[in-house]
Amino acid sequence: MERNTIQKRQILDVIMNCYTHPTIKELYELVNDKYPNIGQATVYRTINKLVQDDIVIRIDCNDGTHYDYNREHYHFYCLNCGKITDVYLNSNMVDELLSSSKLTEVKRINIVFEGICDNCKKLNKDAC
Amino acid sequence: MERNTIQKRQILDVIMNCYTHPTIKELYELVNDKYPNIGQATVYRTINKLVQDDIVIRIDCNDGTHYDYNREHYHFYCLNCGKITDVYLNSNMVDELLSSSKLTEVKRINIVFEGICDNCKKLNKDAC
DNA sequence: GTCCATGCAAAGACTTTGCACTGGT
DNA sequence: ACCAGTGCAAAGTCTTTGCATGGAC
Repeated sequence: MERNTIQKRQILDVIMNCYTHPTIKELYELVNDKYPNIGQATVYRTINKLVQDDIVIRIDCNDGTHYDYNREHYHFYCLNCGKITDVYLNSNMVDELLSSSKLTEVKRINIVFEGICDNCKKLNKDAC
Repeated sequence: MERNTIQKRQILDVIMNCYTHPTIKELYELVNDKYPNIGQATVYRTINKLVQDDIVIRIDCNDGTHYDYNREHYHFYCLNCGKITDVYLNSNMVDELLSSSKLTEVKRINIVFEGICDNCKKLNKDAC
C-alpha cells in the first residue's frame, strides 16, 4: 500500500506549480528551496513512482530527461536555448496520427517538436 | 575540418546494418564485437558528432537513449519488453501535425508511440 | 607537417542502494 | 505495531576529459 507522505506532496506541489519543465537536478533544487531538508534520494525515488503512477510524465530531450505534470499535451524543445514549451493539439489530430501509424495497443504518444523558439530567433537571427 | 576516420566509418557501418535500436552501451558492444580495439570514448565522441551532423538520431525513451540511422520515420516503444520498432507515417500526416501545432521554425518532430508490442501481447495476455 | 581524432585511464556527473530511523496507516 | 518511505552516505553506473600518440589531409 502506497503512502501519502509529506515529501511526496511537496514534490508534487512543486511540479504542479512550476512553469518550467525541470530536469531531476532542477527539480531537486526547486524542492529544496521551498522545502529544505528533503533528501536527493527521495526526489529520485518519488519522481519515479509518480511517473509509474502516470501522475507525472517524462519529456526526453537531447539534453536529458525533464518532468511535467501529466496533462494531455505535447512539447516544443528549443535547440538553441533548451527551453521547453507546451504544445496543444486537437484531439482528432491525435486520433488521425494513431490511425496513420497503423498501430494497436498504444497507451501514450510522446511528441517533441524541435526547433528554434521565437525568443532565440529574435535575439540571434544569423546563428539560427 | 572534420576527418573521415576508420573508427567513424566502422561505427556508422554498425548502426546502418543494425536492426535493433541500440543504446550507447549496446552500440559499443556491437562495434567492439565487429571491430575490436575501438575505445569507448571514441564511440561516445563519434556518436555525438554523428547526431550533431544529423546523420544519426537519438530516440529518447523511458529506459534511456537509443540511436538510429536518420531516415524519415518514427518509433514504437514496447513498455513491457523495451523493444523499439520503426513506424512510418504518410508525409501529409506530418504536415497536418505541424500545422495543428501552430509552431513555426520546427526542424524535426520526434514521435514515440508507447504501448505493448504484438509479441508481448501474445505471450502475456493478463500482464498487459 | 599540421592538427583533429583516438585510446587509455582518471575524473566527474548522475543514479541507485543499504541501513538505521521516522512517520503514515 | 507494522512496514513503506526517508535521509544520509557510500556504491555503482554512465559520460566526459586530459594527455600522449597516431593517422587523415
